[in-house]
Amino acid sequence: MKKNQDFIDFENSIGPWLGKTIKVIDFHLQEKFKEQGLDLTKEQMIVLKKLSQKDGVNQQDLAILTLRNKSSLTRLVCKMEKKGLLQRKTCKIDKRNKHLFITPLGEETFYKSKPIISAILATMQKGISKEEQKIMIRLLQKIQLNFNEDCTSF
Amino acid sequence: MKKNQDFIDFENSIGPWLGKTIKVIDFHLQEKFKEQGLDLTKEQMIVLKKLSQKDGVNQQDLAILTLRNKSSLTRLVCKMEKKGLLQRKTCKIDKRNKHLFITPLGEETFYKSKPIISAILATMQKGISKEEQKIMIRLLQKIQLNFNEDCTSF
DNA sequence: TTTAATTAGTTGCACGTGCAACTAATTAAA
DNA sequence: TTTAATTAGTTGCACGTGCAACTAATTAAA
Repeated sequence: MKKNQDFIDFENSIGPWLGKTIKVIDFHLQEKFKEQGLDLTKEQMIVLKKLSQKDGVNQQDLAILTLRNKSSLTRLVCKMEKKGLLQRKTCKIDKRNKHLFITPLGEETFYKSKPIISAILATMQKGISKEEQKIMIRLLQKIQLNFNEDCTSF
Repeated sequence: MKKNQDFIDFENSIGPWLGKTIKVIDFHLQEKFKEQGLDLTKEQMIVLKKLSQKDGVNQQDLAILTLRNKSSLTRLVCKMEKKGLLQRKTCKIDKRNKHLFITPLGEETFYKSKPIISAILATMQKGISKEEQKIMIRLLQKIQLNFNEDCTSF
């Protein structure tokens, strides 16, 4: 017979540990950006990274790429445009689309952020073997797949 | 000789995968809460969980427990108090402290959220062995330790 | 070809976040 | 015991988030 509170022990399962870990990492990342005088958030950095890989992408596609609601993306790139990190251009062929282009300032900012990211990753990986890193990534991918299977809408 | 772009390959390192995974999980959790008609956020759920373990904790301690800035916590518990999920009581001995107590509605809400959390965790863990889960948790703990060592302020 | 459906992006709303500067209460130091 | 330092919590500001309802543009269907 099962007791009422007999659910999965979520204190010691992966979920909460993932949440806590990401908080610690994000906190550190923001702290380092500030220390180095970089006026940049993690989210803005990720957008710059995507643009440096795929310059000219439109907002809809970038929203999907960054697992983000398109309304969130609108506001994020608005702020980045005001800061001069990127430029938005309405597509002449299909005026619904807005293409995003990284500016020289955006490129410079992204360039400056790289060593900080590298340092964070190095700190993270201290004492964790290449093999363990691979296992971890494989398991994280597995978790994502589990949810995608569970919900076709994603 | 190293090239300019010769930093750690952060596309395929743990960091971004952690970020993406947590996004997928959070999205799913919020979706399930909504589906079940539970007017509750992940953050509020975690506060209820902590209170059900340590009822009467003050805001400062709860902020530390939940890895959260105390100003964020103030606002979070304010909203929860308005919703009737908890009650704040100023400590009579030390009037600076505010102790938080879960209400019957809070308990009921937390109780309703449990099977949803369990289901999410079950989905997550599908196809991942107990052994792999242990490895994952150990590695996540290691990452957190790495950052705590790196920065005594945390 | 007019009409309906789809698509990209925006806005209002409510929520969650950290920092810095603040108040009020308490404790330690002169 | 008055004065200074510390501590718990709050508020303004700027940022990031998703949902629902919207506009404008484009494409598909009648």
